[in-house]
Amino acid sequence: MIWRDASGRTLDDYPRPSVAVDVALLTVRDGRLEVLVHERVTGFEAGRRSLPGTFVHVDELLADAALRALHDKVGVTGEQPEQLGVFDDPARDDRGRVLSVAHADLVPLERLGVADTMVPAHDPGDLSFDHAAIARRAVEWARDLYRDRPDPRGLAGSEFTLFELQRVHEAVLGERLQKDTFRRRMLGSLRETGASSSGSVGKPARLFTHADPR
Amino acid sequence: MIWRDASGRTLDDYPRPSVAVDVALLTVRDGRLEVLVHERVTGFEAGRRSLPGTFVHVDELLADAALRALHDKVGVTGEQPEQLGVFDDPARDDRGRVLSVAHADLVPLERLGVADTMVPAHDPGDLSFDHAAIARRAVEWARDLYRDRPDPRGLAGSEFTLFELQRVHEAVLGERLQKDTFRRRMLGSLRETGASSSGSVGKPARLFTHADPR
DNA sequence: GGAATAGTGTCTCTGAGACAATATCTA
DNA sequence: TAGATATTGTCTCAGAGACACTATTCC
Repeated sequence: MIWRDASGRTLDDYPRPSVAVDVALLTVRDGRLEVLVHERVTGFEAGRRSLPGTFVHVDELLADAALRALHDKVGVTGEQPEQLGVFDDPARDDRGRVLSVAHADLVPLERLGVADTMVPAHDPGDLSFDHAAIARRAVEWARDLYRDRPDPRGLAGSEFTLFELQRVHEAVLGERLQKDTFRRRMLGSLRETGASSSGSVGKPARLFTHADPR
Repeated sequence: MIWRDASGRTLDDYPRPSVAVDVALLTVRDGRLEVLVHERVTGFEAGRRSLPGTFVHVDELLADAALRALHDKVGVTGEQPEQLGVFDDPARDDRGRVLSVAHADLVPLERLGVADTMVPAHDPGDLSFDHAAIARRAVEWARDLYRDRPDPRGLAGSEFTLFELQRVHEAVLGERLQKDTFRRRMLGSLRETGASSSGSVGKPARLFTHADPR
C-alpha cells in the first residue's frame, strides 16, 4: 500500500536530491593519522583522488552504505563508521544535487592492504568534491574519540605497554605527551596482565589490557 | 548539460530516499528547556504532535530548509539551525524511505507566539516519527553549547545581571549551580556596563554584556 | 535596624604539568 | 658496570566546589 498525499502523488513524484555517503577511513601510520584514498580510473572525476563513497540505496542504513563503499571501492572491511554530518554545498558535485553524509572510521593499519594509498589526514592534498574537508573533520572526530579514553578502536592491539599506548595517542592527537601525566591518566582504566615486554634493552615494561570489555 | 553515467543514465534515473529536515526549536520557559511542537490537523499523522519539518527541495541548503519548515509550519523565524545528525531508521516513516536530517535551534521565548505549543524538551511526550529522540538530542546539543560559554544564543538579552544569566544556565543545563563558582567562571568573558539593576529589594546587581561581539 | 540580595575571601581537593630520583633490565 | 628504559615521588599551579563573611540596597 503506497502512501499518496492530498493531490494523489507519492513521495517519488517529487524532485529531490541524491544522497551519498563518503567515508574517511583513518589509521595510524608513521606516527600520524592517515586517511585512505583511491584514484578514480574511469568515468566522472577520473584521475583524481577521493574518499571511498557511494550513493545510498533505498532502504539501506547509512552505516551499511558506508561499509559497502569501503568494501566495493577499496576492498577494506570497516569497523564502525560514525556519522560526521551532512555536507550540502550545492556546488559540491557537478553531476547534480548530491548531499553527502560524511562518515569516519578508524582501524589498525593491519586491516589495510599493501596496495592501499594513504595520505596525511589533516593535509590530504587535492581531493575530489569536499573530501579534504571531510578528512579534516574526521581528524577532529578521532581526536575527540581518543582524548579521554585509552584505546576505543583497538589501535594498540589487545596487550600493550604504556609507552606503546602513548605513541598511539600522540599519533592521533598530533602532539607529544608527557609520559608521567599520560601514565597516571590512563592507569585507572587499564588492567595489568602480569606479563612484561621483552627483547629490547632497558627495563621491561609491564603489559596492560583494558579494564572493562572496552 | 546533464551528466550521464556509462549506461547513459542520469542521477534521477536511480531510486533513492527522500530527505527531510526536522527542527527541534528550543527555548527556555518555566526554568527549563522546552521544544516547539505542532499538531497535524489533516493528512498523514493527523492529530498527533510532531516537530516542524519538511522535505528538502532540490538545490536547497539544509539550514534553509530548516528555517523554511519553522516559518511555514509554525510561523516562527528561526535563528541559526544546527545539524544534529541524520536519523535513518528504515521504519521511521510509514510513507516510504525518508531520511531526516535533524536540526536544533534555540531562541528567546519572546520570539515565539502565544499560541505556540511548547513541551518539556527532555520528555516531550508522544510525538510522531522519531521526534522525541530528536528533541532529546537537541537538549544535549544545547547543553554542550552553553556549558563553557556565557550566552551564545542571547537568551538573557543584551544586558543582564549575573543571577539572571545563572538562571538561564540552570534552565539549559537542568541543574542548580553555585553562585560564586558560576560568577567566577563567567566574569572573564563579560564586560560591565556600569549600570545596575533596580526596582527590587536588596542590593542592586551590576549589569553585564558580552566582552567580545559574542 | 532588619530583611534581602550582591559580591568576595578563603580553604580544600583534584588533576595537569614538570622535574628528577629510583628501579630493573640488556650488553 | 654502563647504558637504556620503566616507574614513581613530589612540587607547583590552576580551577572547581563549598562555606561563610562582608556590602549595599529597600522598607
